[in-house]
Amino acid sequence: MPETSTQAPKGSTSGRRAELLRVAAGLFAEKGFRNTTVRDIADAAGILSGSLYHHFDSKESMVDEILSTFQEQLFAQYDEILASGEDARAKLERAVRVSFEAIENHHDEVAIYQNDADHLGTFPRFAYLADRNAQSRQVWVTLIEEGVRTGVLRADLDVTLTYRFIRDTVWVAVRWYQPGRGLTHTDIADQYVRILLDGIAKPGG
Amino acid sequence: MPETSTQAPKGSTSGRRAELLRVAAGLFAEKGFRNTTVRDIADAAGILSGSLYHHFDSKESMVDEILSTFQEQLFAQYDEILASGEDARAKLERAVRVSFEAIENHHDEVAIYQNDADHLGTFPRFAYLADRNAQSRQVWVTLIEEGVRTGVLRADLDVTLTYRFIRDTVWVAVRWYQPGRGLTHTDIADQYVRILLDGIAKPGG
DNA sequence: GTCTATAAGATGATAGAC
DNA sequence: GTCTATCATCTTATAGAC
Repeated sequence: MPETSTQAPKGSTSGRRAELLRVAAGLFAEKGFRNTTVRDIADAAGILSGSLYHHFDSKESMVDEILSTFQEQLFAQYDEILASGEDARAKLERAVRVSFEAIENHHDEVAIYQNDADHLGTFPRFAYLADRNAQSRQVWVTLIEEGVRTGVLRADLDVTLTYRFIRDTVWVAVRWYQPGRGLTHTDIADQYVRILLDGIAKPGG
Repeated sequence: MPETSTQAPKGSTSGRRAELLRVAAGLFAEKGFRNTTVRDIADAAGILSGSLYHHFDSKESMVDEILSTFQEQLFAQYDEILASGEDARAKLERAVRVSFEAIENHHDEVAIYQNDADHLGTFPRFAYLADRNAQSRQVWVTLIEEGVRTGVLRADLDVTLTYRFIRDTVWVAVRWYQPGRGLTHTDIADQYVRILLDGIAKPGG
């Protein structure tokens, strides 16, 4: 069925719309949202800036659609891990791996979230970003507390600090990880999990 | 001795100039360099935007002076650690602590470096940022390799990945750490060093 | 050291032709 | 679906008065 309305609905797979969003995501990730102009996006897409407004209301609408779509997918995966019957250590490992997978498969979206979510979150339209942030914190804190309770994690951990340590350690990798170059995201996740759980010191060294 | 030239020299302690740089640093750290306008800075300082150009050539000159001054101080500390006679583990610990101290005492400068160095580094004027980055990498890699060689660190570590892990883990804290609120920077450094060296898993857990 | 006034260019967005 | 043309606003920076 062909699109009839001027602006395709949010979930649409309209090829052109999706392509424009990919182009915009690449630029937002590279230069930041505010430092990317609608002219940059139009240039990269091979059209003029005014033509973008046939597809989208505004620059904000573009980043909104990019981020909200990504977050839905990511949190569906977290929910699945929380609901699984594995032990806390296995769930923590899976949550770390899911995050590195996101860096592999949704690099631009993760980069945009890391760089611009704080600023965007101050506008009512992007209030869901703060909600998702709180939800993410809940996921990690729940897993860490469960790990301490069941004795797989050290009892003297500061839960909040450990949460921040894991969150930052995992997501900040988007700054240097380039899909297809060097180590795979699975290799990196393996080593990160190892350092996180066992540290870098030689036991008894 | 009073200032005679229109624009005070770089190292000057001229009160007004230093105050304007502090104001600018606060805004750059909060909103990013490109998203801070000279009007923002002038407003925060209680003057009009044109008046800023009596003190500084350009917005770039301001961030240049802020970053280069900070980097000189930071790397003097790294050099001192490298030159000390301690063992690798102690030197690594001290390097981590020096970094958290920088977050405590030079919060804005660290935040600006974390957020804007990549972008600024693409201009010839800021080539020194890339040099300093390479120098920093050298410091950490040297310490990690020494640690592996002397048997205080695990022999199976990927040195480059471990370097990135430590670098990111330490500096990203500037995103959430607020001097004077909650844990002190020393407390945080203690726990970070502990997690980094020994991990979060309960031994034999 | 700050102000008034303004230049020169970039920016997000719109209206209507093709 | 894209282009032409354009607006209103914001941005960095300058020149000269006070």
